[in-house]
Amino acid sequence: MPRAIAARAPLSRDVVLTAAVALADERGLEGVSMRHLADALGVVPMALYKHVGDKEDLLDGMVEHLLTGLGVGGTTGHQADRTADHTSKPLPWREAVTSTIHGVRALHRSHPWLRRVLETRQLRTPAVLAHMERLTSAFLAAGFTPDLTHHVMHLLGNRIWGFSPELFNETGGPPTRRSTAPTPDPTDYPGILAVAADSRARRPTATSCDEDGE
Amino acid sequence: MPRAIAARAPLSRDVVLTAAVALADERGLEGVSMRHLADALGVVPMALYKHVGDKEDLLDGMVEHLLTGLGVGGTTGHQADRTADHTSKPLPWREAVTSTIHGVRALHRSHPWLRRVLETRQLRTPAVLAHMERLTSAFLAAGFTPDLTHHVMHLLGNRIWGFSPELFNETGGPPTRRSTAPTPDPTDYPGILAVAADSRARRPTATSCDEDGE
DNA sequence: TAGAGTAGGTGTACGATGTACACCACGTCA
DNA sequence: TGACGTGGTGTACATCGTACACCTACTCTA
Repeated sequence: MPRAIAARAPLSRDVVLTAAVALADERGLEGVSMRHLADALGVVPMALYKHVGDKEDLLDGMVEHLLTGLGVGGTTGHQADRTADHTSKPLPWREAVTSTIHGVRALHRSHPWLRRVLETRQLRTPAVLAHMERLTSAFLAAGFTPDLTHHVMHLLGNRIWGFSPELFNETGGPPTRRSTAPTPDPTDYPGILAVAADSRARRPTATSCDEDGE
Repeated sequence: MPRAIAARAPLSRDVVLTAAVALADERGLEGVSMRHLADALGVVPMALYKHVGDKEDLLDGMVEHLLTGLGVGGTTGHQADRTADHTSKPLPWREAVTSTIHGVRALHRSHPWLRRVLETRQLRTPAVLAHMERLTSAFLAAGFTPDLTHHVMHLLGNRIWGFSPELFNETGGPPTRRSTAPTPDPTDYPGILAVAADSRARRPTATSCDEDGE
């Protein structure tokens, strides 16, 4: 029986990613090897490479997958307030920020491995940038200066991701890694750009913010 | 020639750790495999296991190594102020804190890989605890309540390590990993204990601090 | 001075991992 | 009818961490 007639789901990047997330959820991050993932999908390991580039890309994809879900569905269901200032709430930006933040927190709760993955990533995928953009623009809209926003993002780093990666780092370098995922368009993230530009402008000195203003 | 008379340095945990740090510095963290490290030391891979337990222990050791150096030498040279309040400086604790913090920052600058290692570690080795103790006790000495100190530690997480690990997490469980490193004594870290106890006492609810007080 | 014990280094071997490469089955379109 | 692209297969390899058995020197004691 050569492979049996094989009525198996067609397999796609999304299917792979979903399976990977599920696998990570139940067996932990170490359980996610190409081989394990492969035979969780009833497939030979190399088949995955038609959909994910390499393992790094797989990990990127998993984060992307989760974050994307957050963006559209969200925990509480409402997008960050591009829906504008139609209401009389005194602090709409505050609400937007906390809602977004609670979203990631929820993710961390249901996917404990997420943290470790985020930590090891040079996150610049669309969903990641969208997440940052959501927050950044909320601050800017609230009238914060780019510089202040930058600082706030750092201070809140902890809350933003559940920990604090080095946001806005300059090493955007050439994409050495091959990836089957789509590449992001800079113009989609005006808030981030504004802050980044501002920060780049005033930085002959320090590596990051330098003093602490507790 | 059976091994040549072999006039090689005797090899010890410290030697191994130093070599590992050096190797990480010049070839990056991925360059640090037992095999590479071994022949950087002119030795067969298995020889290392007489000094480090396993690779996790090696990594732990590297952090320990660096942090220990920080404790005694420090960047600016002065220990956190157990030297008490003999001076009239208005904010001795503040100085102690920033000095300690600048210490780690310097470490990160010269050992970029340190961050990634710290992130993956359940750090409970003596030097790590000493570092936290130094800060915690500085805050407590300044009159902060344990609870407030806990919050401050979280908020400063970013600055404390260069990023924010989950401090004080409860999962201290049994030492499943074998290690040749010495085990820490709880009574050496009164400040940490105070904060931890206080926090444990008031926590039927959340997983961590829950609200943000920007 | 003989003998035991131990610390430190060697050698071989195994299972797991990521992935390169060549191949094949199919559907679609010229 | 044939070319071709898409998706899955199979084999193979280098690298990794490390278990296990061994050997060699040294030191300590009888």
